[in-house]
Amino acid sequence: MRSQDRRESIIAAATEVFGRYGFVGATTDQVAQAAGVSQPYVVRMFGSKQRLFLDVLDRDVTLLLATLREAIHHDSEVPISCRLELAYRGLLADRGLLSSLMHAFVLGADPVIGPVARSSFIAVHTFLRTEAGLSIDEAQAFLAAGMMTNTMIGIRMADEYESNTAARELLEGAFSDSLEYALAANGTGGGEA
Amino acid sequence: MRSQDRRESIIAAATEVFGRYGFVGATTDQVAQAAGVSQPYVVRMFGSKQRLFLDVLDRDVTLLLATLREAIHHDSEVPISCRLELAYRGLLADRGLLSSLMHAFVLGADPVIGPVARSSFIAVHTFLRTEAGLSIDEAQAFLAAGMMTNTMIGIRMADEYESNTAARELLEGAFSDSLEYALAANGTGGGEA
DNA sequence: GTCTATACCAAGATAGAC
DNA sequence: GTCTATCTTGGTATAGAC
Repeated sequence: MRSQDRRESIIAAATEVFGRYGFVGATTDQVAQAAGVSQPYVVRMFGSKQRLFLDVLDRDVTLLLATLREAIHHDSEVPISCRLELAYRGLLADRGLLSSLMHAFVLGADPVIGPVARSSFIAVHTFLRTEAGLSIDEAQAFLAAGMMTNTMIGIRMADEYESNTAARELLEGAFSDSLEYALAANGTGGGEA
Repeated sequence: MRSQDRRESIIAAATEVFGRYGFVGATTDQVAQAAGVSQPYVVRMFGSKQRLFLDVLDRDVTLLLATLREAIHHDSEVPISCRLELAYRGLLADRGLLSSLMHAFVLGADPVIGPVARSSFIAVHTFLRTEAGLSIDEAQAFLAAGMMTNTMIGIRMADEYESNTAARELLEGAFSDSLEYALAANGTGGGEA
């Protein structure tokens, strides 16, 4: 396989693994297995686990911004903020993307990852305020809803959907129309550690 | 020192350490040093790092609920949801509390921590809906704002407050009146790794 | 470009003294 | 109740063959 393709497939696998276990919790071996290569190969290709994580973050933010950008250009009757929220939830289809971001967002104390996490978050905010033209309050509301979405995914609230009424109410509130996405995002392959 | 006092002081220290580095990233030695005891002692007293984390979570949720409960009983002109938000932000004074919770919320895939994290979150939601009497939408809005708050703390957005206009706007949006709390929460002792 | 073998280290946990 | 010393494991990273 060409180096570039391999690289992308490893980053995709890493997105899922980091999304599940976090930067520290995930092992390069788990990533390797998910990508179908050997552990040393992963390290060799990216230099270190940390660099791999940074590459994953980069891919995730790029994809996030591209998705939101498409949503605002696609014209329709629906107000922009609704289109943005819908597009955001659509990202749940990319397994691990939002969870990986959330894991990064909580690592502000890390001297290397922290600054990158902050600038990523700021990039999204800047996009909302300039390109998307949202007001301060609209941007704030969008981001808050986004963090709530991320939390529901990261905490795997969908695991309690069947058994718990409160969980159901929470999920319905956070995902409204796009509930299926949320359930699917945690559903498959959710059994293992 | 009496066992019980020692126990509490270690849990308090652990709250800060876990809040900074997360469950996996934090070491029992960091906790020990923060508490001024030896590393083996920490492990011996709690059985394992995992149990210590669960104890930290328990303390944090208990304190969170107690704080919110007090806010709703303290009667005033101000609407309940405002009082709840204010009380929530007041928790920033307890270093690491909200961050530790956030770290737990992102570990849904962990077979032991995951279920506890979910039931903690659900407990807060249940409190809001029943004891505090919030509507579905009000509860949702409160929780979303809370997750946004937690994220701004976890990502240490305050580190960019001076240098970045967007960061300032984000912080002012998330904390409005209680901005000083947010800046203080990350400010002191924020230099080290 | 990809693997096997392995060095090396950090960190959780245990044993046992005081 | 608290410590020092240490065992043990797991996981990143390196060396080097194919």
